[in-house]
Amino acid sequence: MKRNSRLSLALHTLGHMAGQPDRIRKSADIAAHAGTNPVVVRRVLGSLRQAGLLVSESGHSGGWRLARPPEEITLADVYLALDERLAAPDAEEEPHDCTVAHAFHHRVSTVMAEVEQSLIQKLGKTTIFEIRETATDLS
Amino acid sequence: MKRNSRLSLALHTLGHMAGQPDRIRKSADIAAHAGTNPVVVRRVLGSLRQAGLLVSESGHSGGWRLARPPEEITLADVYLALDERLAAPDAEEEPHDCTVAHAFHHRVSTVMAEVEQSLIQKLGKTTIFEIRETATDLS
DNA sequence: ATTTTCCGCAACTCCAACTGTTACGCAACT
DNA sequence: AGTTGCGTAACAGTTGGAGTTGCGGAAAAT
Repeated sequence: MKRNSRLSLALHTLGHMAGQPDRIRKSADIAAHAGTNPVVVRRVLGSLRQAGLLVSESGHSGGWRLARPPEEITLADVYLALDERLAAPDAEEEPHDCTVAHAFHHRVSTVMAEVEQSLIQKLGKTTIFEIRETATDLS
Repeated sequence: MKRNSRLSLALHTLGHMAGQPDRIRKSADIAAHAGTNPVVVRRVLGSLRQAGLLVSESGHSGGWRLARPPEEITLADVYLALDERLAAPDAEEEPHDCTVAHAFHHRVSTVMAEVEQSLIQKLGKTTIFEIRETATDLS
């Protein structure tokens, strides 16, 4: 894995779940299929659970499954569930910066915010169910 | 400095240069004003020179200055000069990935490419000269 | 009730990318 | 020749993420 690995892992897993929504999957199985570690899977899917996209259960026949039908989960939901943002949310404006730096920073932040809204809107138009239909696999 | 430091440093420097285009500035002075190191300044401004935005000269009265009038340098020029991209340019499609992963990856890459074009277009509408006018400093 | 199986979470290591720093070579002006 | 400043390579320090291990808790099977 390299970058955007969290998003890749999340989408990959949700894609398979969209194909068989009733099947309950274990972290270990998901990790094996994705070529990573069960703990990493729990971390990423934990964010999706926190956002209400997934449900996890402990115990003997526990595991992960979709919290709602795949037709109602968009790529934007996944993107927002993980906290990956294009622009840093301007944690602190350093007050000692000169006016020039402030002006540029403000302008760039504004543009980035607009672009991010555009991104979210675009991602919101596609559900994991639709994407899943694009793939012609049989697993 | 934190993240987006290259872009911040570049814009900050160009902003001041837009105010006094004829003044030649040394790496050391720029670094002192930005709170960083001269070598870092040379690295970042070196990218801008490679893109044709700046000119640098060696020797006793050497330094950095704009390669063309600030009215003709847009934020998009600076963004493109540094190689910061929103989406990785799909270096290699790992062929062992399953079809589901491919479908998602392709979809997300398409959306990201669209959004990046939108970003570049937005940035291209503002010049460093205009932004400079917004700032009301006097240095 | 005990065992098994799974998730939840914390702590640690490993690794890549970036910034900062030092050092040396080259170019240009005095 | 000496001074000044850029160009670049090499290295240290820092940061963030992925991977790993270990332990505790919950739920089903026995």
